[in-house]
Amino acid sequence: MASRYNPQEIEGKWQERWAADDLYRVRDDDPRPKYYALTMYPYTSGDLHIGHWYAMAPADVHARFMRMRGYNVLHPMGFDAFGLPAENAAIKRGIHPHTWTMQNIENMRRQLKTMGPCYDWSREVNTCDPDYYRWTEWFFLKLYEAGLAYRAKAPVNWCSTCQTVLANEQVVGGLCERCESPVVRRDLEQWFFRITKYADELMEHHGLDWPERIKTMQRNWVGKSQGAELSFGLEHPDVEEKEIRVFTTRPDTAFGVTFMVLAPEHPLVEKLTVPSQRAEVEAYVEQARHQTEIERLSVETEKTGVFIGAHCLNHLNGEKVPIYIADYVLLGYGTGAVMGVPAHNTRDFAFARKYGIPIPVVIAPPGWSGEELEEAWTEPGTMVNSGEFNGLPNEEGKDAVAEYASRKGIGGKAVSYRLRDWLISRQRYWGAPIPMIYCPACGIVPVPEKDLPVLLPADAEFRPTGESPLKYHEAFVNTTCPKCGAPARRETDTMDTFMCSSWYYFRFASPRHQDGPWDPKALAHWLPVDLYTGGAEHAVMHLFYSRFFTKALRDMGLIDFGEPFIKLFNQGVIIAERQKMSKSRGNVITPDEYVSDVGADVVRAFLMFVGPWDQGGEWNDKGLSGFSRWLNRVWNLADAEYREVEPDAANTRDLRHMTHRTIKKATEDIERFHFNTMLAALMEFSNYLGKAQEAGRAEASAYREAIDSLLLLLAPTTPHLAEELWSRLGHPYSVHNQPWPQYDPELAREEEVTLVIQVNGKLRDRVSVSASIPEAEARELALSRERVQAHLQGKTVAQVIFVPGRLVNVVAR
RNA sequence: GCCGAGGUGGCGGAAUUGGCAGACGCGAGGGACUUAAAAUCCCUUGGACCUAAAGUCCAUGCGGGUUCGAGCCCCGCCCUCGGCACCA
Repeated sequence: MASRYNPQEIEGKWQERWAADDLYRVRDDDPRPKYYALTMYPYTSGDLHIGHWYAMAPADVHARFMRMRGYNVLHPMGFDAFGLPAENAAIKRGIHPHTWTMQNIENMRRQLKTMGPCYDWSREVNTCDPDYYRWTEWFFLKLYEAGLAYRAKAPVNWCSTCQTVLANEQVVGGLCERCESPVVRRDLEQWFFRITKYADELMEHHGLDWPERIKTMQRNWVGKSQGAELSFGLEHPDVEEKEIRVFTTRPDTAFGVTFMVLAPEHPLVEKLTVPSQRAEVEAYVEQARHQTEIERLSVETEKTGVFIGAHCLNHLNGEKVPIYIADYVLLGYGTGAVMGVPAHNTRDFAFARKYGIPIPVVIAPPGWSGEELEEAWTEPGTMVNSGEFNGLPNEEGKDAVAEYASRKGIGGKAVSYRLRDWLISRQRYWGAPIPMIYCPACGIVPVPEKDLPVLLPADAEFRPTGESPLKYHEAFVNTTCPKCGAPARRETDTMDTFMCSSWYYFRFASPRHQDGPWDPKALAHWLPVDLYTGGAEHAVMHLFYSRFFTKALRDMGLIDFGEPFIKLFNQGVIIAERQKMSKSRGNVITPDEYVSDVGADVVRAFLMFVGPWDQGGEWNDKGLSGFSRWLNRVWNLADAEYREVEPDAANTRDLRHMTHRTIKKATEDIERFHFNTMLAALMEFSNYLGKAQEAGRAEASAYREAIDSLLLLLAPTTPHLAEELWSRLGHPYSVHNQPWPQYDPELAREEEVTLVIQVNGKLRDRVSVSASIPEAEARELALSRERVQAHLQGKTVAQVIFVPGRLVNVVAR
């Protein structure tokens, strides 16, 4: 052998050459059809880990494949740079979030480059760059102008010891992760985006090539339910409100309401609670403030509640209904009030039993004769004890009662959504400032566009026990009202980082554009994204927000499309120590060591081989050596001299068949992101080539065709190895500018197949036949086989099933 | 708890979507080469019965069902992973 495969030697060399030649620079005016292949950009956590490579390497392979197929592929990369961990690092280690973030970007960019990706680095974006977040702020103003931003009270996790707002992640078992004191819910005025306005449209995915499971999750996230809103009367002289409104999917059961439940945080609770119940109610409210929503909604835990001593009126039957509070009712969902129908709802049944509330039947089960129920009846039945609706099938009753309520002015048909508006306020420093000013005279005043960006002050102090550092920064907070010029205060909350990631894919079209978030020409050229790949964990957050954002921009006339991502593919999760890899879980494994050990190409190929890309898997470096061995064999194969030894047509044809069959398989697999089986096919091919090379029975031209094809098929997966061998074979630079090989269907076709012969569904024999064997012939062949005959002893053939090119099943009794 | 996905040899996985279960790779065992090791190459490798060959039976988380035929479809369980609105 003339040389050895040495990844350390060739990988750096080619990376430098590609960079020097701008091989992956993408131009807007390129005449080839455009293809925007986007991979979710990473959060700047500090280290790129194997999970990132699992997301990015196969995506890079697909992008390279599309390049070879003749597309002008935009495959950009950037950094999601704002967020909580930077601020935590600042508090913990006294390093400024900006410094921390920029160091991390430096490191991660270096790590990304070792992967050998085809990113166009000239388009890199960074969301904490003022050139970027100035437009994040601008979009806030646009959403505000469009009436999609509003302020409302919303609860936050509050640690009274640290005097700070905690993220859900920072609350561990109801305690602050830092000081372990109990966390309470506290209401703050915060900014929301009216995502619910788009609820119906967000449930639809017309024209999108998305995985069914993600579409399902998004639809369930919106959680649209049809039903009715009903009003229950309040007659309390000191209380302004005259009704409690509830949403129900079961208006047909409204005559069976025997209690009303309010969320503990419901504003009416304070007003309605009678003195004798006050102590108990307050204790319960306090307790509920310490629970998470998941705890409150769990069906496992027993439902508890407290009677507040007040009643409301069921207008349908004129009965007085006691009012309770219970933690399973959430203020943010529906109207924050729920009617209790114990006879026909499992949860209400248990609640009524516990508190001795009557359980009148209003939907009679078939054959019911007036006895008490042992459990809630939630199936269809006939309406009883329901006034004029008696005798009606309950399914019809749903509409009938709703229409009746509408006529009487006590409700009507209604639709409810599980989806809540998007809360974007964060009481933190490291985020894009919300560009709003509070003026004592003019109220809420947006920062004029010409004054953007509202810059984060560099000299903020990160007090370990403070609120948002911006709140204490006098120079930041104090400003003048843009309207009246009087002294005013700035908003000190910053934006949710999902706001930054809702538009970064627009920015990649023209990342250095100064006069707007994008250059309209570039945007029109590149958007929408043709292929978006990333983790399925983003199904209902980032992907959902981005769709909302795009639709909102469309309605403002800023863009002319309503969906950002045409095709979506979600890779699975790489598991380490039984969990998703992430810095906060402390189980990250970085690729650096592996890269310096066995080379990036080996790691890329190995990650693609661990299983179907959408399934993820457990990280285990055991199999890496197999890929070093394989790539070494490929190296030797391409490097070896081929000597013909009495070549003949049959062997030549066989070799060409293998070549074209492999091209076909690899092409189909890579199109479907079935990288693992593509690599299995390439391994089989190279194993075959090893034998063919040794035998020398095929013509040299066929062998050369095979080796060239192998390198071209490998080019996306192992870009450095393919480039090196391509050049060693004397081909022109670069392999990455070559067209993807085409297969000849005639050569790829299988001529012979193994016909499986079964008796009563059990395999009894197999025989090699022409792939196009006709049914009569296959049937005759099967019945004539000795092994088949042996199993037919004493039986008569009832039926013979023939699957063309596959099997014959003899059914005998 | 709710929503979504998954469970196949010692391990990762394959199976053209109802038609040969275990491709390909790892690991393991045996052998060749070598003074030896590494590297490389060759053979074997789901289980049981059988001296072997041949063959038969069992086997895709568990229990049922549909079908000529089920890893794949249906019903009921169990377990694992992701998300659940302030990690991103």
